[in-house]
Amino acid sequence: MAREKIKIRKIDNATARQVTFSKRRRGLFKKAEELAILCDADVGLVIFSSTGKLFEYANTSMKEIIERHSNHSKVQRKPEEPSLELHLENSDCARLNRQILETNQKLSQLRGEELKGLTLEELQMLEKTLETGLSRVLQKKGGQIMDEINGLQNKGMQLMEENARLRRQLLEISTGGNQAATDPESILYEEGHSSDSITNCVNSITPPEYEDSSDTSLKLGLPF
Amino acid sequence: MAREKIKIRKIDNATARQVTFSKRRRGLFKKAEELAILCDADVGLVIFSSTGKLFEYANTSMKEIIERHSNHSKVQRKPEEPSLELHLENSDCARLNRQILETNQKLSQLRGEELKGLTLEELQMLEKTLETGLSRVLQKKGGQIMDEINGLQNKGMQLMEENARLRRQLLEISTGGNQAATDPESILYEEGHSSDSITNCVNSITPPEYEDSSDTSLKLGLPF
DNA sequence: AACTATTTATAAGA
DNA sequence: TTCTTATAAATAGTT
Repeated sequence: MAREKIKIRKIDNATARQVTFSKRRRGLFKKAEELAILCDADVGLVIFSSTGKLFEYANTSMKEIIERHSNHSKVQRKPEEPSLELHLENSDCARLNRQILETNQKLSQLRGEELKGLTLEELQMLEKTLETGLSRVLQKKGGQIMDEINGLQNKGMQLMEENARLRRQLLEISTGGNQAATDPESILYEEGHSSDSITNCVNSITPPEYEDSSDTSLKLGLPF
Repeated sequence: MAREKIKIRKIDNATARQVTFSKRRRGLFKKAEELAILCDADVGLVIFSSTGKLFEYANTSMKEIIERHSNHSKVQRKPEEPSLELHLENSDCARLNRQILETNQKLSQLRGEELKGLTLEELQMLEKTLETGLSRVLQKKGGQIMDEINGLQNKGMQLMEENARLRRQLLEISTGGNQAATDPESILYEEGHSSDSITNCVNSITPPEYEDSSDTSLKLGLPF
């Protein structure tokens, strides 16, 4: 009801879903209260978020509403006692167990298992879900790889700069101080002037401040 | 919220109150359902009109909502007794709850949601799982489509045979008995001799013994 | 029930 | 999370 019309189906994005939940929950509570006041009705509203958190509204008391509701239900059904069996079936644990079975089945099906009883339409939906998921995962992975590459490039740039600075220092020392090329190591440094020497430098000499991220960088060698 | 703004207080006029009750009750139910669907929440709504009539909505079942609510209330009312808290943490329900959260996270990730904290390797595994699942689903779907096609072909063959048999019978009758082509229907049958007439036969005349599978066969027309 | 002028709720963006 | 704002939706009063 705003900016853009939306279809009433589960919101994919978890953050957006949470935001919408907050907003609409408030709206629903407000409407419930208005109905109760305007029309002199008794209203009880219970909401469990997808994370299991409880929200409730009742113009009188929830206990009263529920009791009154129970009475109504009993009247409409049978004056017997189906409460024992039903209690077992609807207890928290039973509900959770059912939910787990259900969810695990969904997981299995997404993994391509237990597809026996499915209709073509259900398989079609499964396929779409998998394609969507795969595309999102690939997109995310692509982003991360770009981050890694950018990070490595930055690292390379910094090392090149450091390298150049060090070479300038050495040059100053060797020209301004003792004779140049008396120390074998300094010769090696001076000769390592071509561009590909920087690659060697990255692999062999890594400053401590970059070490923490180097292990993830190495993973770029994996087959993507 | 229309024509004129109203103050939220009991509507004096009984008729107007009844009308508003009907309108707003529907609105409230609609909003409740939208919240449940959009945000994957469990919602229970109970309304008693001022005349005592009961109206209710629950996306699952009212019984389940109420039981869950009762359990929640119990939990929140007694933050005493450390044994209780420990019991809750280690209880079956808590374990099941953890399991559900875990499994739901896996489900979300397979759907391509909540990928923020994942490493490249985890994304890699996710991708492989999705590809495997997708390939299995596609294979299964392919198999089912082949089954449908084979079934239709068999059906067509049987109908063709039946068709041929009937035509032979008609021929025998028309040649052995009365004059041929006196009955308009027999002419029609005789003329319907070309191969594509069989297609029409499949679509229009379906023997009872094939009726149970005909609805699934029709789904082959869907976009795959 | 249907019709609308208005109010209200809210989706998306900041 | 909260605020803003353009737009969708709900609805009060009327017919």
